Amino acid sequence: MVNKKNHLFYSIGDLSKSTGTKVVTIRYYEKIGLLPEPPRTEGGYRAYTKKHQEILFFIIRSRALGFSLIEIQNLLKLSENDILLNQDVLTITKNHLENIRSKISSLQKMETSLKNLIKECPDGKISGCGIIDSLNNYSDT
Amino acid sequence: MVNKKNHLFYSIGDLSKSTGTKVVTIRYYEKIGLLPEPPRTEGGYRAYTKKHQEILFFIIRSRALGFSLIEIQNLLKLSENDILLNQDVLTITKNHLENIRSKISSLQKMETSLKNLIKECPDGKISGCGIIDSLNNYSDT
DNA sequence: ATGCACTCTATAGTAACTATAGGGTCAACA
DNA sequence: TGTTGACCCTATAGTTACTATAGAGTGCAT
Repeated sequence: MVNKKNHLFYSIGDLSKSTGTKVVTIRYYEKIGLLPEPPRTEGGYRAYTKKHQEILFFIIRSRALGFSLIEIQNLLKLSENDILLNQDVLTITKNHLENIRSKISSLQKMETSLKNLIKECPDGKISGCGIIDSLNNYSDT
Repeated sequence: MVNKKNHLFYSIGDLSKSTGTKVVTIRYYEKIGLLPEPPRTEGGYRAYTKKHQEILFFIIRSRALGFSLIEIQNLLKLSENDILLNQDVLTITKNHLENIRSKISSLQKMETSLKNLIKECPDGKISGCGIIDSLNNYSDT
């Protein structure tokens, strides 16, 4: 894809392939203001630059670390303002780490409970599986 | 709350307080078919019975174990049909446990990465924090 | 000139709720 | 008896991070 000034551009499909992000998702990121609006061709097609690709990669890596899109938006702002605000980046990251740790711990509690429920209801058995009962927790006397 | 036949009923507010579930959430569970529609008073108020309360407790305990509302719907159906279908309950529960385990493991990977990013960017420092850079992953040569 | 892959916008659907608007009900108190 | 205030009703839209669909236009090759 090449524009009037003979610069190299990416179509949205190109960007999609090179980053592994779906076309609709790229448009969605633009819509919510995460990815800057690219220039358009005469026909109205989006014409992305290398810079857009870099930002998209940033988004992808941050998502892989579990950051929310709003957190990523903040990180992107900070990365523009640079140097002085690194303290904020650190804060965001630390908060995020705390969230992840508390998610892990509540999932681990679930894991333990489920393991115990299953243990009391071995594979071969057909009746007497306690899962439903222990969810019901009937004091049905 | 008392109806024509002098039976005891719960208003939605009573049920809300006794189960710790928000009023809107109770109505939502009814709307999606999780909680059966209760009879109504003359004025159109919902009049819940003990049975409704038990089902709601079942839902709450299942949610605490991380089951989705659709899974809970299935569990409720099975608990009606009783005995022969316990095998299905076991299957649902085992699948769910597997999902939880894979969530835990991906969160743990995130945790490790974040910990490392933070370690390279100690508290007192203002510049040179690598979090943004490593997300950018610039080969900016 | 026509076919095909690609792109465009706009809208609705997903999960599990929460929030809001605009109204009706009911028991008690003056 | 009137009215206040707490409670209840329905319907609709918003939340997160997308995905799916409809209906239409673009661009390149044959």
